[in-house]
Amino acid sequence: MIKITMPDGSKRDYACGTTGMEIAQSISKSLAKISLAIKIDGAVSDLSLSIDKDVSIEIITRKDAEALELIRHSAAHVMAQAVQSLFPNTQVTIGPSIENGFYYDFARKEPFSTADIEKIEREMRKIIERGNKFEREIWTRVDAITYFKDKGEIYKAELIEGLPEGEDVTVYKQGDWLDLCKGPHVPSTRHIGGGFKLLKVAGAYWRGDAKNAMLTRIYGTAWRDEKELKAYLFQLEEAEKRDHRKLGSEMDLYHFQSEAQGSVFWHPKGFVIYNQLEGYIRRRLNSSGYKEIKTPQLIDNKLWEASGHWGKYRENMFVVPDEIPNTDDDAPVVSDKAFDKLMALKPMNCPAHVQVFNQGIKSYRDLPLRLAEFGCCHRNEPHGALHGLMRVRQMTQDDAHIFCREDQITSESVAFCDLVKTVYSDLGFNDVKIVLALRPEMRAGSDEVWDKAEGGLRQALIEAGLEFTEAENEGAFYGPKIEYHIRDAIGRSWQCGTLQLDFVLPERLDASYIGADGAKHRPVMLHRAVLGTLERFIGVMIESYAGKLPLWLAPTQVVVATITSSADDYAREVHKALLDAGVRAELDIRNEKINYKVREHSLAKVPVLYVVGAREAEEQTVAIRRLGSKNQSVDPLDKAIAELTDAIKPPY
RNA sequence: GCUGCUGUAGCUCAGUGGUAGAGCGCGUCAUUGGUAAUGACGAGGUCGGGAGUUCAAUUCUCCCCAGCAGCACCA
Repeated sequence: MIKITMPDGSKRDYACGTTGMEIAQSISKSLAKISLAIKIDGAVSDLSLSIDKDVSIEIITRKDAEALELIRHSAAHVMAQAVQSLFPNTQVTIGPSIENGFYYDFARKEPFSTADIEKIEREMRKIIERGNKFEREIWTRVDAITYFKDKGEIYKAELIEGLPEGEDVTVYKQGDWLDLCKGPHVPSTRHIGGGFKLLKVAGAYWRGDAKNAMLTRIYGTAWRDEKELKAYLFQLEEAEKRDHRKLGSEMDLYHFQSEAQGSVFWHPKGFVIYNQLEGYIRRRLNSSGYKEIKTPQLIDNKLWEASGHWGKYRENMFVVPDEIPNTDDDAPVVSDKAFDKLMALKPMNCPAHVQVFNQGIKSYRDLPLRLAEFGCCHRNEPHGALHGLMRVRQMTQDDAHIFCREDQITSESVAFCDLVKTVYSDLGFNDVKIVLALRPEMRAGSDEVWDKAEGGLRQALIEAGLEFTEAENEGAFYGPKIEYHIRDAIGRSWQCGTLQLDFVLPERLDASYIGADGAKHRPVMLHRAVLGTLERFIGVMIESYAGKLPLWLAPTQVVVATITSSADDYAREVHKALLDAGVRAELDIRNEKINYKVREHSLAKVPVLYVVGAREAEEQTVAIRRLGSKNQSVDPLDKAIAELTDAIKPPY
């Protein structure tokens, strides 16, 4: 007999070898019906697994959080089965569950079409209807390799060959189809239910390596039932409406065009946001002990060679021959020698900031020296990576480099974490993911230095009272980093703020200061950006606010709209008074009905509307309508403007 | 960069082997109205670029460019 501890702490005796399903049945038949899996000592397992020792268990049903992953992973297996029964010349590879769904990667010469996707989904429903059990089997590694090789499944065989020798593998069988898999799964295909949908086909590299073959990946989403699926699909649609690329053109903020691929043409309205944000950050930095500088865009290669960028980062750099182009139509634009003397557009500001630091002799008393720049950088990003404002080729970082002593790293890092916290909260971002990226395989510096650097950043995060996760191998080659990630409307995560410790660049560019001991020392460099880039951050903000930006950032803060032309003169007075008060106001005295004007400015997301007609002109008032509200209030003009000028103040 | 899809008016899209259409927007005129679309008329397109097949290509084929989704990349 074995003792099974239930979630409520009670213990029951069962025969050795009892399965989870039997336990569920012993509790109640109705529980057994809705059970999907069992948690044994905290680990999710199949209901069919026999238990042969004392454990504590928890039955997992559709309602539980763990259910979704089981359903999704099982749906991936069913999709693979469906694909292989419809397209027998297809090899399977891997198919995990992911956030909101699942995918499976297939190796096939022909890509899948949209029509194929529909066919596959119909086939999946048939398999689910059949309700075959998911049966777990344990095979020897060698048997598994032989089996998959015989079937022509070279990818699966390769996967198993990568497993430790002598270790058995598990396979899951549903009907006559099987797949190598750790499990667990729901009891039968029927338990997947109908709350799933295949979404899209895409390419993905085998084992996530661009050097490998490109496989065909099919993505699906799966939920507990049709209702949850519907809700998710609706949410996707809603999210698309707040895509910054859509809102950017609807709101006339900026545009892109192919002649300047990946670089923003800011329109007047968009540039208001840009300038407001920059001004806000500048004020924050000024009061946090930073000194603002401006450094060159185009810099001789020699500096990039010295900094190491030419070696490690060249493929992302734009180079320019420093030669006068030939004006003769028949001759080449530049000579062969042009490539002997190249300049490059800066992809980052750090080497330039070290040049400023290196001017004159620095004393330990000068440290920490915090040099800030709204630095315009160019990076030749892979074209497939470009994405609206989020990933551009010309960007402006709210960059700064802090030159300090080793013993100042922690206090400077804490100060930075506090600054980020303040700024993000001012800007309305509370859901920020913080990652501490640790040493990568390829790195400069000794382990001792890395221990110190990682420890310093970790301590800073703890002292600043921040929650964070750690990511192995994700650091820069010159030092560990703290990354601040914010999600966009469709759930993609973008790195915005960052703090990076660098022991390497001061060495390479020979930065030094004179210590209290009168000897030369190397400063440590902290690379840091609060917003990351203005472009990306504005993109994230547009999506986060769905275009309805806070008053201080709104391109147009108020529109004065007339009801009849008899109020035109008064409207002009109101408009002028607003401009004089420093409000970004526009005047709408067009010959249109007030309904039309209200609708248009509401759709344009103008936060405040002042409506004036004969009555308001007579009484020197304005009828105020705030965006999103159906009501309006009538206030004396002076009072309205006083309240508005107060409301449009930036957070700092 | 890789795989796939897409590219028609300022925007959203329909359509066809015989050189094009809608709605919105824009312009003109009429209308002076009280909080999410007043009406009429009009202008506007080398159908992403190049080549090929054809009597004839926006439509079919190929190449290029750009955009989108995903992957890879992201100092």
